[in-house]
Amino acid sequence: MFALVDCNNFYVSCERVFQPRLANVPVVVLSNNDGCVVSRSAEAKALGIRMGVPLFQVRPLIEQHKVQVFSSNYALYGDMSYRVMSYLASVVPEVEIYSIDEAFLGLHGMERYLIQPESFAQKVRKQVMRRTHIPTCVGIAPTKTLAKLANYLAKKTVAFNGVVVLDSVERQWWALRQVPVEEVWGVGRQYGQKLRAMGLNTAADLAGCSEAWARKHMGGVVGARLVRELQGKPCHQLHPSEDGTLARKSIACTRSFGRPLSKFDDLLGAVAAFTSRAAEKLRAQDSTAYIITVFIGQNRFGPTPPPYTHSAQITLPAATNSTPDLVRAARALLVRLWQPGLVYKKAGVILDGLEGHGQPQLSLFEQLPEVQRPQSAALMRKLDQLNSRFGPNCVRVATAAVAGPKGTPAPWLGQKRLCSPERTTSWHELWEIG
DNA sequence: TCTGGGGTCCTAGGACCC
DNA sequence: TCTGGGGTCCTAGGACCC
Repeated sequence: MFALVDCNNFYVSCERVFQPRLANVPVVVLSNNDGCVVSRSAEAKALGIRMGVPLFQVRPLIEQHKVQVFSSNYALYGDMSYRVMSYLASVVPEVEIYSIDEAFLGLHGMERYLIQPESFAQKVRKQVMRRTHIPTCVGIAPTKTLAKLANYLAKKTVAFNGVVVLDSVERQWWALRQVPVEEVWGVGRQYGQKLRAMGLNTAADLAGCSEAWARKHMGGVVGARLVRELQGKPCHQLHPSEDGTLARKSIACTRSFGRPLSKFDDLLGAVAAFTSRAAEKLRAQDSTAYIITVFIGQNRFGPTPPPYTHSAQITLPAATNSTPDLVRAARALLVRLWQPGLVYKKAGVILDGLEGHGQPQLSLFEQLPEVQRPQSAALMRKLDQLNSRFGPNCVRVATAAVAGPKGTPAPWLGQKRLCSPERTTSWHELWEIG
């Protein structure tokens, strides 16, 4: 059995923890650059504000109903997530952190302690609320896909009080009949439309299909597994998260710019800054990478015909996590991509081919000229320590522009006008009482 | 005027090898 | 006219997720 614990409207809930005035009023949190709505309180959903809608499209609605609007505050959300996950890890032996606001708990072998799965789930909800003030819902079922489905029903129907347990075949089929087919985990827009067109309207309709049918119409083994999981036959194992973090297989840093950019040096400033950030994330999970991709993109909503983005990739002679190495490679890629006269709106850096540290590898530095040889690991460790202690970008490579001349913001930096304080991660912004 | 960011897994097709 | 079969690796692209 799996339990899926999902935090309700997580970003909005995080904002509410430190601002009680936000309770029971419509609240939304925006994506980077204050572009789209990515988290909504129940009250905001009731106003018809859709997930992912561009802010400018709902501006009138927001003003009319005095919706409280926040830029995203990832320092706060990341820290609150860590607190929730740490508690969950203390309750069961195995937790898989699935995303910033969701975790699967492995209940295998715990059945003898779980005479009442409902009361176990209610205890978890109550404790998460007491310790973090974050509301959650819990779905319990024999497969991950059914646990997601149970969680969906727990969120949707107030009468269930935040918990749905599907521990019998009868309950599973009852639940499958309640859920529209596009709400099934793994059914997105494309398949949703296709299934509806074929007359399959509920999760139960899909669960009634054969594996062979799913293999043919829903992307091969992915579809076959999906149907099996709906039928209560587990195909997805629990992947327990070691040390309470997620080890990524690729690491990216991509951003839309605050304004369109054309000059090579402006693009380079952005790409170097993104590369530095990606390298920090890489070192934070103690990995190295040997494949780096850079892309730059024009305004995809503008008159430019597709493709809007161009990318280039290189395989490094050896895996590295050194910022100067990676920035040097990124710069070479940008030289290949940048075209004079074009107006760019976005850029990104993606690191692939991640390896854990301690695996044998050749040293890249042996192949570089003497002048380029950094003091490698020790230097990077020091850099990360300084930035952690004195604030992001306190120390950085010279090309990574985070500020323009005379303290103006770097030209690529976007909007973030409505950000709440870093209540839990910055000494300067701690909660003040009295 | 304004339109996010960061991930995963799978498939198909080409190059290449024995 | 005949002109194998199977395996691996790589890349591009699709679909999905939060």
